[in-house]
Order: sequence, then C-alpha cells, then structure tokens
Amino acid sequence: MNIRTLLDQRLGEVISAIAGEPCDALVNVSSKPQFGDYQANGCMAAAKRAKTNPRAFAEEVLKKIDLSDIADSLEIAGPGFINIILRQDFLEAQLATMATTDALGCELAGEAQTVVVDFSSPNLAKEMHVGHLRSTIIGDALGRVLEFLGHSVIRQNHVGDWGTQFGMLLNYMNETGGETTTLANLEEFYRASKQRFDEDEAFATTSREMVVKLQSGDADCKAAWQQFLDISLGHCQTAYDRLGVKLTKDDVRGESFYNDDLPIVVKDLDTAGLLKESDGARGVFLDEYRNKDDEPLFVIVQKSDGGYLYATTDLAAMRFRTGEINAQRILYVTDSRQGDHFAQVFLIAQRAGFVPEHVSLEHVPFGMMLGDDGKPFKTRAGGTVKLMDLLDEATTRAGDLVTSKNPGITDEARETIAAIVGIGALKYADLSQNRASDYVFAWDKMISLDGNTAPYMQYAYARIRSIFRKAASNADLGAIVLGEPQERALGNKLLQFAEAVDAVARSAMPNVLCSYLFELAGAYMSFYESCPVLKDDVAPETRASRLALCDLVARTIQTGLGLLGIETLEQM
RNA sequence: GCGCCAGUAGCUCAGCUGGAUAGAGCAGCGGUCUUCUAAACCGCAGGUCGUAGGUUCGAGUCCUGCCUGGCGCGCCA
Repeated sequence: MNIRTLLDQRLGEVISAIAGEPCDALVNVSSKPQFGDYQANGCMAAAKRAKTNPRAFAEEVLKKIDLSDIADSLEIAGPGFINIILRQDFLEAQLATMATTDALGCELAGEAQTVVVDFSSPNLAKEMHVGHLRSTIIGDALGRVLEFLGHSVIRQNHVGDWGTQFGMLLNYMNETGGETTTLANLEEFYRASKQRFDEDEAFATTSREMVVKLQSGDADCKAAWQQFLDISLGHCQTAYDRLGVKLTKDDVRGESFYNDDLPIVVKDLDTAGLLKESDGARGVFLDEYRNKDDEPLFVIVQKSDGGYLYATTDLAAMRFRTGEINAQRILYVTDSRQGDHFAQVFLIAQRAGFVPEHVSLEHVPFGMMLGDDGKPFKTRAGGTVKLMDLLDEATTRAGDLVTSKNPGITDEARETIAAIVGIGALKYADLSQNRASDYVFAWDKMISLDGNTAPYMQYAYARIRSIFRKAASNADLGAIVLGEPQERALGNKLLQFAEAVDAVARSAMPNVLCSYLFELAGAYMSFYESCPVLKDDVAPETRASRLALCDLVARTIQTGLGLLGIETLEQM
C-alpha cells in the first residue's frame, strides 16, 4: 500500500469534482513535522484554474471529503495547503498488513512490463576497470528493483567482443601459443599485443587479416576468438560474483551477436527512406541536430569501406529487443557522455519503425568517477584502476576497521564481515549519489562508515538481530502499537518504503532508496535510544509490539539493501 | 560555433511533477556509555541556492541572457 498514492487518489477525485476538471492533489510527505504526516498542495493550482479563492476552495474540499478511515485531522494552512495527520490505528493496521508479505507493502502500479536493462557492457579486449563500476552496480540495482515490483527484467550485457582489436589479440595469442596462463593478466596481454601491433608492420597486417577471417566465419579463428572470450568473461564473472551482481553468462549478448543483422539494419533504413550517402559513407541526416558547420547532423551507420559502427549495432540491438524480446521499456545504463549518441539512435530507431511508439527508450546516464583532485579517478601512477584492485582495497580497508573495532574476532569472521562491509560501502557510496553528477571517489569518506553509508544501515540491522538473539525463545511478536513519538515516526517511515521503491522504478534513481533507508535507519536509532525493548520494566505487550517493530525494520533494511545489491550481517 | 550536463554550508552531497522558515553527512564546538552492540544518540554553529532579469499567490526547481567547470559534435566505442 502506497499511502501517498492513496491520498493522492482520494483527494484528487474531490478536488477534480469541485474544480470541474481533472486536477492533481499533489500529495507529499510533509516538509516539516508540524505540518502533519502528509500535505496536499493541489488546492492552490486547482483554485486558480477555477478562478476562486484557494483557501475557500480548500474549505470546500474538506467539506466534501471523507477521510475519516485514514486521517485524524485535516487542516488548512497557509495559502491553501491541506495538512493531513493520519490515524494511529490506520498506521498500525497498515503496518500489520505490511508485515504479512515479503513485498513489504510494495505492489505493481500498473501492468507488469518486460524491461530490458542494458548495463555493465565491458570491452572484453581488456580487464574490467573502475569505468565499468557505476554501470554495473546501478544497472544491477535497477534490475532488482523492477523485478521486485513484478516486472519481467531481461538483463543484457552488451559486451564489446567484435572490434578490430580482436584481430590483434588473436594474432598475438597464436604467436604466444594460446596458453591460457598468459591470459591470466588480460591487461598485460593487451598491452603486449598492442606493442607488437604498433612496432611490427607484418604483425599489424596479419592482425588485420585475422579480423577479416574472423568476421567471414573462419572456423579456426572463431574457435580461438571463443577461447579468448571465455577467459575474458571468466574475469568479468569473478568481478560480478565478488560484487554480488546478478549477471551471468546467459545475460551476455555482445556486439558480435548482431553481426548478421547489420546489413539488414542498413537495408531497412534505406527502405524507410532515411538512408543517405555522404563522402562514400552511408547514414541518416537528422535535422534536430547540427554539426560544426550548422548543417543537419549525419549519423553514419556504414563506413565508406563497408564497415559498421556502434550506432548500427545499437540499432540492431533495439530491433532485437522490441522484435524478439518484446520489451516495453529499455534502459541503457551508460555514462552521460553517450547522451547525444543515444538521443540520436533513439530518434532514428523510432523513425525507422524499429521501435514502436509505446516502447520507452531511456538513457540512464551517470557521471564520471573522479579522484579527490577532481580529475578522473586514476592510480597514483596515472594508470587505469582495475576493478579487482578496487575490490581488494575495499575489503582490506574494511578488514582493518573490523580489527580495530573488534580485535578479538576470528580471522574467518573478520574476512566475512570485511567482504560484506567493504563491498557494501563501495557500492553504496556510488548508489547514494544522484547518478547524474560526477562523483568524487574518496576512500576515507566511504570507508569511514559514518553518516549515510551502507555500514550505518548494516549496523542498525545487526543491532536488531542482536536484540532477537538476546530475547531468544522469548521473542514473540505482538500487535504494533505506536505509543511513543519515536515509535510513531518509525512506523510512519516504514510505511513509506513502497513510495521509495516506486520512485526508483519510475525515475531509475537508486539514490532515492538510499535516502529512504538512511532516514529509516536514523528513525530506528532514535527509537532504539528512547524505547527499550527487553528491559525489565517494559510491559509484555509493549515488548511484543516493539519486537514486531524491530522485526519489520530489520526486514525492510535487509530487503532495501538487497534491492541495492548489498548484503546484511547478523553481527558486526 | 552548436548541443548536453553541472554550479546549493568550509568539504561531499540531497532537495520527487514549482509549495510553507532550503535539508543531510563529514569536519568544528558541547553533552550522553556499570550499553537491548557508543560503527550509536542528543544539541550548537554554519546559506545572497553561480549571476542578472522574467513568469506568479509562491522559484533552488520553469523561461531568457551572462559567468565558470565538465563532456560531446560524420567514417573509434
């Protein structure tokens, strides 16, 4: 049950009826406690359209509306706000309902959709580096949230497995005997082959021939290529597993998959009357975009030498995703620099009829990871930071912290906690930022575990679990009664979980869920300080009520962090 | 030259379709541990929301100009 939506509907009907046209009630969580639990802001706008006094309009609304089953009081304030205080027994009943299901009050807003989430998409010629982190974890979180709401999520790892560089790599693999051991360090392997390519003209020539052979389907070449991909994908899978990202081999559908479709894309564009030629290249002119000379932009889909480009592959993928997968919504989780590119290929795809009108194409852009100097995040030597090294450092730092907080701990427990806390902190630091902006990566901030961090939530969870361990067999849950102000605040916050999850699904902004969880954990910490659960002087029914609240908070934090791909711990 | 994104507290950032006195977290200052885990809690202080106009009952949010930073702009992805 999404209370905000409920109020929006109930008030919206009345406001619309009075105004004589459809109006939005604009219900939101109140900006301040003295304004009640929720506030409706829609009367001012509706009154304006109906050309009446907003306060008088709001009074009319209060006269007509019956919210007695939900709200204790409705008050008009300021120019025409309606402040809503919910009934305590309504909140208690809602919490009881919320506790009965794993969905914790979340429900499908409309029809279930088939949603393609295109994310991670590393170039398999090299090892994964920090540049792939944001796409991977943001896309993973979005996939989990949409799935949680009942949508059918198709993950697509659009890996780079088909560029000219593969000729170079295959050639070098042949030269070095194709031993898999030499591929243990992909980065080094790439560097070495690149060096050969740049220094030896003969090598470069055979490399180019290798590409042609590969793309024309030569069996030996294809086998070697497949072997290379398997190894590279293995590296990726190790990273995904350590990150706790739900991506497997089955989700991989790389550029090569669309190879046979590329000529068809060009042909279809021609059929649609969109294809033009310019300087020997073929492509589509877009009036909406201008080039440097203020002429319509030419988006090339086939080079003058006959080769295809990434716009072609993306168009082929769109055709496949709507035609074969039947997607109704497609999310592209890539960095914001590709914004223009996607806007352009979306336009072409719609114009060419590759994507029906009802399908939503959404670029989900994110900013760059910067170092604390404000420049792109690099190693001290200025090189690319490997993803694996980043994960290692996160767990090492978390491990050191565990040791300092809890010196007596066994090595085994330490490692488990370090992995979950370290990886969780790393992912949360990223997810909690508005993805649109560049983000300054700072180990100390992230791993200091203070403030709005994953460990703060993990700690709140562990504290609750500790209570249940202590209560042992005497931990029966009772009916929730929101007696104390902290209990009411906590209960209210719990019921907003569905609102937060809905907002993430709609806007593709995981940071909304992070903010929610931080507020929830904060409300719990305040509750924890002022409302004893297991102390001797707590009445049995109060104890049972608070245990039920604790349980629901624990489940919400665990589920919420789970939607972000972050694990919880019984003890920290 | 054109386009996209950003500019909010000392630092890092929130701010949902325009709503009431702009919020957090760090850092700073001051309180709270014979503890249901202090990785915590409570309080104080900190602001011309880049800038100049405009739209209106109301603007951090919408429009226009300007300034600053980042990114992109036909045969790489």
